[in-house]
Amino acid sequence: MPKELSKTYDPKQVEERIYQDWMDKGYFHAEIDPNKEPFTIVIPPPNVTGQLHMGHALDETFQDILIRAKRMQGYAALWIPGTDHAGIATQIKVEEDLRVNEHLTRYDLGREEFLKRVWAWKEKFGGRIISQLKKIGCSCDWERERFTMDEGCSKAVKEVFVNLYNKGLIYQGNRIINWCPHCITALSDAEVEHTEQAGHFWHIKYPIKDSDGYVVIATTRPETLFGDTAVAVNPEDERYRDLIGKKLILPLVGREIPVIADEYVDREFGTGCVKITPAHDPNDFEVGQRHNLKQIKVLNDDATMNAYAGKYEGMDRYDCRKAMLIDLEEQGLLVKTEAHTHNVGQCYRCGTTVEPIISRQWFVKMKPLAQPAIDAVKNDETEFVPEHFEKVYFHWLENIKDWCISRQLWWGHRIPAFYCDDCDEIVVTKEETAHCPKCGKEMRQDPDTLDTWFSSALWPFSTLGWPDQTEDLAYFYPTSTLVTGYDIIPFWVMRMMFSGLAHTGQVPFRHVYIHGLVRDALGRKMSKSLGNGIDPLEIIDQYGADALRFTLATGNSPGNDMRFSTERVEASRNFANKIWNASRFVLMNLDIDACCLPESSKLQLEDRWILHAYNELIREVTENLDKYELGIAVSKLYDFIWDSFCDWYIELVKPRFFAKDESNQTAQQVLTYVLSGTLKLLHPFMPFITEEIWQALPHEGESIMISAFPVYDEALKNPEAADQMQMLMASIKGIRNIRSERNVPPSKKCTVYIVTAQTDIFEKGVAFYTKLASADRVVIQKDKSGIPENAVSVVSPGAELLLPFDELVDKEKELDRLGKEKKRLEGEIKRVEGKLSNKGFTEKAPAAVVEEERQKGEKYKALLKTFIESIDQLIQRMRKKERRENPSDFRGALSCADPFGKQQEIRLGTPAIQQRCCAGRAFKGADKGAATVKTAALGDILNGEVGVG
RNA sequence: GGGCGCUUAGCUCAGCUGGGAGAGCAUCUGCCUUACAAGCAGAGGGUCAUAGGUUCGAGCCCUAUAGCGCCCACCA
Repeated sequence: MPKELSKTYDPKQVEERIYQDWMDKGYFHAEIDPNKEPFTIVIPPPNVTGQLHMGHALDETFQDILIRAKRMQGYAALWIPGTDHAGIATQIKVEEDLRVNEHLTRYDLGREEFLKRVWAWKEKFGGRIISQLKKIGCSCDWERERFTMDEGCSKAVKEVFVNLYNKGLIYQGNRIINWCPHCITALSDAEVEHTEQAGHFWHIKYPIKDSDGYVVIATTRPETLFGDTAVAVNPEDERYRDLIGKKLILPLVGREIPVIADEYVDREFGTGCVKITPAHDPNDFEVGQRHNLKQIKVLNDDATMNAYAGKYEGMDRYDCRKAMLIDLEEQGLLVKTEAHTHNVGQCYRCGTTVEPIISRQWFVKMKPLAQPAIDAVKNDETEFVPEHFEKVYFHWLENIKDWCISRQLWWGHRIPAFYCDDCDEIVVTKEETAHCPKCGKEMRQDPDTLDTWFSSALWPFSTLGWPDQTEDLAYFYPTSTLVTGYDIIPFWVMRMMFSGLAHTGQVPFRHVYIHGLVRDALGRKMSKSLGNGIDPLEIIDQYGADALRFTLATGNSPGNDMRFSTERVEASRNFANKIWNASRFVLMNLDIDACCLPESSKLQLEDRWILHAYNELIREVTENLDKYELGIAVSKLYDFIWDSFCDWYIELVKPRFFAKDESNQTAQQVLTYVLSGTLKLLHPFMPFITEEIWQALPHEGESIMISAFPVYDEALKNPEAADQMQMLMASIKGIRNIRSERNVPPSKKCTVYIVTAQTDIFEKGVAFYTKLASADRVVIQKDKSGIPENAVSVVSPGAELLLPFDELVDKEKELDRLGKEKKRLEGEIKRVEGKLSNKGFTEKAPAAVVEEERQKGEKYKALLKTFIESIDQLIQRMRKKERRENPSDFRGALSCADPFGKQQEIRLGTPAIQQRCCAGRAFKGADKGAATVKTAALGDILNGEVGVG
């Protein structure tokens, strides 16, 4: 690659080529290496339903950052990629596709044909997702790419199912489950989302048999009335005590149902009478069990009414509701309709309101599995980052109910259970087919499939070869870190935990790094229905993958949501460009071909400073990566590169480059060393641009991505150089500040006089003032002799800098400025002294903190002294000058300069001075504009804004 | 009804175990200074939601309050 780089960084010319090169060289592939420690991440497999969104990009970026850093740090870093078959989600998509394009349903095609279509879909979209991951720069081991329904994963699923079944931890049961009438399947509790909805409370009369009386029940789902098999009251409820045991006539149906007593009924709520529908409500189900009630299911699978609804049979549940309410009203049985907001469960995939329905399904018995998963986190075998998400995790596991795992879907792992139609036998086996142990007849496999999350739960070990005891499994498992969003802790994290513990005896991962969601610029969740989603691929296309990754990693702390806006990506793109140009500068001036440090005697102050700062950067980046504080790590890099390296170091060494002497060589070496090392530190975050530049710099090795991550080096530590540079930089900033305040253009050069006791330090910075502070001459001395009187003073740590640009100095303003600065300093000193004189502070605060305050105090006092001197001198000069101009007016004023301490009358020369001294409150008791003033002593001269003193 | 999180500059957000408030964007001023105008230099702008408390010292710890957001929950 040529040393001449283009003026702006163009990711399009770089990314694809570099990624291909990494692939060709096989850098992504991880091997078992007994000399290395393993570091493993399994990707949260994206669904094959569509394409990657910004949430994936965030998740994937974090994983790639961790993996790349660990790889460079010498670990056997393995990142296993893959995709998820996503049972419901994918089936819905394909059915939708079928409906829109071919006007067919899956039933028209039949199971086998339909599954062929889904596999074709999987090939298409699964492939697309993989190529998208590559665009982001993900360094996954593609040789190990997996799919949740591939052979190995399927084997693991069967193994687990059979094991748990044999242990009695998987069972089939008739229970109330969540039914989605649109997807026509059962759902687990986690797959139901609850939203508050405005509904109604219908109060309906249930006549008492052989009586004129009736009870009123209140319900939100009147259509379930057809399945009522009792009405329950609280046994303690005086109002209904006499009714217990009596019969009621079920309206519209005429069936008799008993009044029963059950603790479950809340006397205060509603009417105190509850209709019991054991087949359509989980509580009623339990009441029904206690009282041996019949379970009458009134809904079909698609939520239309069945024969139990009588004349309403075949109607949709909501149409039925309307119709029957009209009928009840006509019969005078509808007492009132009350507005009522309540939580309604909806299918997490299609949004349809789910029905609690009694159904025969497969369940995992959770309690025995949950406990080890709770213990493992309590014992820190697995740690959450940030820690507080452990609470969410515990809450789920501690309140867990049995997991409904069967789905009435076609797309998914077929349940490995077989039935004999003749003998009622059930066989659960890993085999493809089974024969009845009683009659020998070929058995019929359960038509249902498993919850998608059943296979996801095994992902950390099924991808490593389990149930076979492979070498990979032994080496790479347990995995190191799981990176995922907080929204899937209950779906996935928890289930992997108990599965890992149950089947491998080990936790599946050591750390769970939880991140938040990516929202749009307005803070809304990105969603298709809102149309506010931003396609990561479009962003990459426009700004580059590095800019996207940098944006996602920046300004983000673990567990918190982030807002995404293109303005932020632009800032990242600009940063990439900044690095590009800094490197371009380095390369343009480079005539060395190795990247090593010169011997330390050749290092100049700025070299030692930047090396010290770089060394600190290594420490900070490493520490923050270890803590998963990626946002902090990346901002440290940003600050170092933009501020320390570009704005200071490069500018500082420019004079040396132009000088073409030996120090030029040294500067090149340091520049190359620091840039090259910084690129390595940045590589996990911005892999492409760092590789491109690193290749152009003198380097050893094939690629930055397999180079060694920089390590903190005690030898580079140099706080002394850092302090000295701080002093020089502060003085440069001081000069710039003054010049800018006065609108002195950079083209207007001037001499800089530096008055300092530490001349040796400031000597080292002579060239800096020329380059960075528009000086044309620098004079360093210990006192102020020979410095033009009309100089502006800049007081800075360790020195006073004087800039004589006479005609530009407004002395009044100058006095004003110095006065303000002085006042501020005095405030500081007062604060520090207050603190130091407080015994509570000096006795209780740590010694280091007290010492720090003491030093600050000293520093401020030294600065104040300089200020007072320079203010004094300025005033002297002004008096002299005015005296020269108006000798007669100034006689009196002059006299105040000498015998301070005695009361005397002072005549205040010109009107200008009168204004200043009186109106400006220089003298106590002076009237505004007075020509003379009596003063007692120096102490009477106030430290006002004018600051005579 | 429980639980969790958030509230810091105009906007988006950092702020690690308590030791004098930061960045990016936006605004204003001056600069095309031979890496970069996607840039350089400088400036303004905050009672750290409110009220108490602990402490020598609180953006940070404790308590309460308010607003926003999220999660969980069978009140028919």
